[in-house]
Amino acid sequence: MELKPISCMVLGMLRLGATSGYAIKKAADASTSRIWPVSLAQVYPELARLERHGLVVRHEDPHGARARARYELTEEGEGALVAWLRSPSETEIQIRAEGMLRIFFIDALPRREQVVLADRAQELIRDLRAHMYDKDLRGPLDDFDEHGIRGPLLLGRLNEAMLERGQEWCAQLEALLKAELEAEGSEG
Amino acid sequence: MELKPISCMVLGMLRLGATSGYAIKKAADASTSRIWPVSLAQVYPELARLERHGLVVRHEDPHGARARARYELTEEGEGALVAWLRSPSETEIQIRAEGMLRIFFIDALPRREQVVLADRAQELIRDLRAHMYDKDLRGPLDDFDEHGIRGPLLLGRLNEAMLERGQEWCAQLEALLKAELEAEGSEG
DNA sequence: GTGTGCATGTAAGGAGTTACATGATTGC
DNA sequence: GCAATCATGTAACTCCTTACATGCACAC
Repeated sequence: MELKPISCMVLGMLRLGATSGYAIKKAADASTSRIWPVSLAQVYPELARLERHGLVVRHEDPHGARARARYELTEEGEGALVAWLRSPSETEIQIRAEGMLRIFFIDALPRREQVVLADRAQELIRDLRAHMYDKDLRGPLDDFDEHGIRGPLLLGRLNEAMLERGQEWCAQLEALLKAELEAEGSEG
Repeated sequence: MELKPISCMVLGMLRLGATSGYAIKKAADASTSRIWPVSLAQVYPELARLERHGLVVRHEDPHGARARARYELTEEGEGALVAWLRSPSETEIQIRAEGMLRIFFIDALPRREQVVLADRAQELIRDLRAHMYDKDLRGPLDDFDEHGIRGPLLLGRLNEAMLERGQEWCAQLEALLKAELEAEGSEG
């Protein structure tokens, strides 16, 4: 069977301890959502597909009167996950950042408003930084460290490093634009 | 009319000197494609839509026997572009990075292969860095500097700063994993 | 003379999101 | 009691990409 990114997300999250579709979605929201967002409407059909192909097994696991399904990785499932990690990544890094796109077209604005754009860009990065691997939302993935799991932490640090630099850069741009604005003001 | 991101891309690129749909696509590929990719199948219908709403005017501009359309921003078009830049950005930064996602699940691999993942991540970032505002492909936007246009340069520098840090970080991770691998090897 | 690039569009398909539909449990 | 959360799914829709269709111009 063909493994799509959503398949790998599901397999990976199951391996890290999420058991239900709902839990997978929650764990993803709290960790990888800014790198690879997933929706429940993807998770449930994907779990069914993975089960049909024998990569996961489903156990009915009701909680009181509320129905619940618990999923487990099979050996084939674990193998498929590892095979994916070994395979060369065919897709490049893609970014969709309308706020950053505005920087590209910043010259259409007068200096005074350019400063605002720089500030907004910084805010966007700060926001992204804050939600990358949200400590308050980790939930079922809380005890990574205790199990020798460090992937999530590593990805978090990588993002942190890059975004910190980006934020610094935006702050510098804002300062520069402000300085230019004042220079213009004292001239005119 | 509602301005979608593709609308703003088209308006912005027209303002920066691209005149035909094809030229807009080329300019976007050479500059903003990694931040906001566009396809010709978006550009042509969007140009028609913008014309219907009076934000651009179309002039037939054949080149020999080959039909060609030249588009110009109207005052309303320029105004719409500026209004977009002034408006708060509703969409957050979104990233799709399968290669980075693998870092998250890196623990499923033995140490030896974790090193490969770190190397691949670095390569992905290097690749992204190389194609962010490709100097050889700029084409119609070549003479930005001479016209007091610096947006493209600023965005390029922001990306450069962030990605440089990311690449450094990946190199460090790779070195760390290699060191751990050797330590394990000498133990066993 | 032929391949690459310029140039403009349309149609079909896929991936992913939002909305819909339903109901139990738990904490305040 | 009531809101938020847990929990599972389906249906409709949207955005975007790939493929299709067509043909001139220019450089080698």
